[in-house]
Amino acid sequence: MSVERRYKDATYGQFARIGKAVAHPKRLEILDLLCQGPRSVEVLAGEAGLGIASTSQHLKVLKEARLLEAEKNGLFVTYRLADEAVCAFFRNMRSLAEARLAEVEQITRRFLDGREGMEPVGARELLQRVREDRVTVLDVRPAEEYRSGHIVGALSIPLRELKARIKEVPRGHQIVAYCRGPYCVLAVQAVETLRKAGLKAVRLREGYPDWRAAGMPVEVTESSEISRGKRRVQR
Amino acid sequence: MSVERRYKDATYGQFARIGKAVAHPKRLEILDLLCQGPRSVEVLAGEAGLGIASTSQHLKVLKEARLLEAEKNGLFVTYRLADEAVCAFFRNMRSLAEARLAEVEQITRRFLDGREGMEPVGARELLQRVREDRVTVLDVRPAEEYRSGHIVGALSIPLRELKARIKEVPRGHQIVAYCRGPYCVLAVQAVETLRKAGLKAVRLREGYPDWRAAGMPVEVTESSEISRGKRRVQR
DNA sequence: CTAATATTCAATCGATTTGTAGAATAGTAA
DNA sequence: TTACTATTCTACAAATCGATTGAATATTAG
Repeated sequence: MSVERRYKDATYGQFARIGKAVAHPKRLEILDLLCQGPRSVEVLAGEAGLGIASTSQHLKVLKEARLLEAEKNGLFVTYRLADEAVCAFFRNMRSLAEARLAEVEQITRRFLDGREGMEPVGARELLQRVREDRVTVLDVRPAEEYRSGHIVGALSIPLRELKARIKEVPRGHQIVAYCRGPYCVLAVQAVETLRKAGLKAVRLREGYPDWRAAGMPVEVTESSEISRGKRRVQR
Repeated sequence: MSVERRYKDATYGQFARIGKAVAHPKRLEILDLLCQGPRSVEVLAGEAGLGIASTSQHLKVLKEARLLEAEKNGLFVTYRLADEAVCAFFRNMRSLAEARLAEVEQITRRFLDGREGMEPVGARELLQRVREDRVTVLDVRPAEEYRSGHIVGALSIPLRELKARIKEVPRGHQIVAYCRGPYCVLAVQAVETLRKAGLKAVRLREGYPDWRAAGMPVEVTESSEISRGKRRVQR
């Protein structure tokens, strides 16, 4: 085996470390969750519907591929994406799957079957309405994810609190709910809940990472209180 | 298991089809080769150092993930990338590996050890020199790849013919040799050969797909004769 | 110091992936 | 029609992957 062949095998072997890391559905779900912000093992396990040990193993694989970093805080280990490029890569991979695998749309259509009027609005359209101050933007992800970053001016009411806090939703404008991305179900469920309460609501197709990657205005809330108060606007 | 959980599992399962397809080093090498243009099984096997049966199996996996398309021509089956987005995805994955895995650079440094002055020039620098008509651009990939697309104005002499055809290389300007990409060894070897023949030569860091993706001028030669004749310039 | 909690590790088992060898299939030349 | 060529398929063995279970480790509260 020549030096050149050995070099190529070694190089592609390195590239394959990335491929192997993203070859399991649960690791992809974990990456999607971490695109929203850092989380602990326990929370990731709960969100992904996995056992703690299994989640820990998947996190280990992603960490060994240098896609994640871990930080210990007392009992808890917080995992975060090692680089924004990891989220960009995940989104690229998702786009490729959307474009190439007809099953992706079929699965989504089957899921939305029976849920009337779930046609989403696009990010550009939402941005226009936001600028005209004609919508209420509602972030229905868990509060931690809102804190890590959200659409500028968005109100935060996590889905699991929406029924209880429905009175907090302004009634003057149409509500646009958003969550983690095109395949997240939180916004779908939020729209159903809002409509049941008599509010005019639709959902945003994109999630927060897509909005941010498109260079649209975002903000980060550092306070533990969820509010509309603007602390720092990011580009 | 809820409807939502089932929907998520199904969706990430689809995304993972892409991940699984790119989880093996040889499939990545095959993708890299196909970024240069369509090839037959036999040629891909030869280039990747694989058996025919093994190559066929890997191609089958990539085809099942809808990343490749196949076309039969008599005895030969020609495989091609299903979409330019597949090449973009491969390049994105390679960039992520470069950024995140220190081993990538280490392996390259080790390979280049002992080969003096292999510092490559960048695409922008080359474009500047091309515009000033101060270089000879030499494509040292196999002729089929040159035909599928090459840097505008590039001369084609496949590496394996370079020694025999060294007289054809113009001596007036510095020569910049290029091949498939940053981890391809053809340009490295070409520069060594050219320098041995007394010519001033360096290599381009990027490969043809990178050059094209950056929107730099390319052309396609449809004739079976390798020449500088411009047939159709692509954007 | 002990108990509780969060997380990781190791062993096990079943499932999946991969390379090889030989057979099978499809197309073409003689 | 037969022989040759390119490619795919199948069976098999070996390697790898993934979920589970229970043990081990680290940290903190009491």
